[in-house]
Amino acid sequence: MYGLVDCNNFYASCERVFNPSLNGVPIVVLSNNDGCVIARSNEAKLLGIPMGEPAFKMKELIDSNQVVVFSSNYTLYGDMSNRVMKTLSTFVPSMEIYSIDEAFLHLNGFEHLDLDVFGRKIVRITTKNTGIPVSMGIASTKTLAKMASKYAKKYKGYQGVCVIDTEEKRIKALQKFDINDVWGVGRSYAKLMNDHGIHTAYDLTQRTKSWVRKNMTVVGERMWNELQGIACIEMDSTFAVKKQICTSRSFGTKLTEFHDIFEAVSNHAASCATKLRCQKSCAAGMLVFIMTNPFAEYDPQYVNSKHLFLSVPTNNTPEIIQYAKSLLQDIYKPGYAYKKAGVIITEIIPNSPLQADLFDTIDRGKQDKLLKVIDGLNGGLGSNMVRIASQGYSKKWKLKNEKQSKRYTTKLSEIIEVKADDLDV
DNA sequence: TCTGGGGTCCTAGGACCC
DNA sequence: TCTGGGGTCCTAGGACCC
Repeated sequence: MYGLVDCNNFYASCERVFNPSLNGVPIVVLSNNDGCVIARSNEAKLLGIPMGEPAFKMKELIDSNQVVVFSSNYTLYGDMSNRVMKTLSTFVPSMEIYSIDEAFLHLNGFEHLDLDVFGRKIVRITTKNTGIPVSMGIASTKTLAKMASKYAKKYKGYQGVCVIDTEEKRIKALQKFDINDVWGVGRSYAKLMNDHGIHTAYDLTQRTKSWVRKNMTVVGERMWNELQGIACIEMDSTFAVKKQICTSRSFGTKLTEFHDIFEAVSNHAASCATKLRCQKSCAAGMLVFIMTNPFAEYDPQYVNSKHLFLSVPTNNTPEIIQYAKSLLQDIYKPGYAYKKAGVIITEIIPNSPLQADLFDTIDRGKQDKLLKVIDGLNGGLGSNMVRIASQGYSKKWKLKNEKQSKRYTTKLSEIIEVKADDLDV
């Protein structure tokens, strides 16, 4: 059996933990740059504020209902996530952290327990220990567990836990479940389902396996099996090394000058390099992209990217910034109002053993020592305390986050970052 | 006129997730 | 005025191998 534990309205709940006066008050959390609504408290959902909606379109609704608005605070959410996961890990020998606010628990070996009771204990203690309300779905496959967790959230009577452990319950759950809410059904499959008169999860299970295979490939076939109670999606508790690493941001304002955009790209490249070192990897290929604002219909549009294979794979910050600079130089064209830039590491390999270059001019041993010291300093004092000059301090590219809450869980670095700004002067 | 069989690897594009 | 960011997996088709 699989259990899926899912935090309720996670980002909104994180904000509430440190500001209990917000209980019962509608809250929304905005994406980077204060762009779109990415989390809503139940009260905000009831007001009809949709997920993913641009904030400016919701302004009237937000103002007239005194909705409290937050810019996203990922440092805080990441930290709260760690607390939740740590608590969950005390209940089972094996779990898989599926996203910032969800984890699958492996329940094999717990058959002797009343899973309903066990689930409620997990929900109760996790909420008590962290302040974050959670729900749990339990079933014989991951897809059914996801479904169960939605029921647990939707109906108060479940007390936070829904268990699908009999054929009767499975069929009933499938029949009442909108096909659009099934794990793995996105926009395009939703249309396909609609076109074929499939409205519930049950309807899909009534199609033949070959129909599903033909119209939805092997992905759909797995989904079909999972809904029937045949597990196809295994637990994966191993730490997964990323196959692709990307850092990109929209700018707070439009930028036209090369050096302003390069400052942003430098920071994105540095962040990619740090992420590479964190997972003990090197970049063997990378890509830089820039784009104008696609929503500004009447502005001239320009989107471009360029890819590069590295002769010696590296995770060295200055080196990666240099490559990024030359790529940016190749694609930058003056005269456009740029809105977004990003760096993507496309080919990732382990940092050891590494194929060296006979004619390499860089003393990599020495560089590695330097980077270790920099990572150590930044880890203790706050990220980017020590930085490459081209990363700059102009902050012209910095995004809007006018309504960010405090860094309640990571105060030390906050204090030191203030000092860093003083030093900058 | 007639032109094999069995593979691997890579990429772009499309689908999905949170 | 204002529209996020970071990932994974699958498939078809092309290039190549023997």
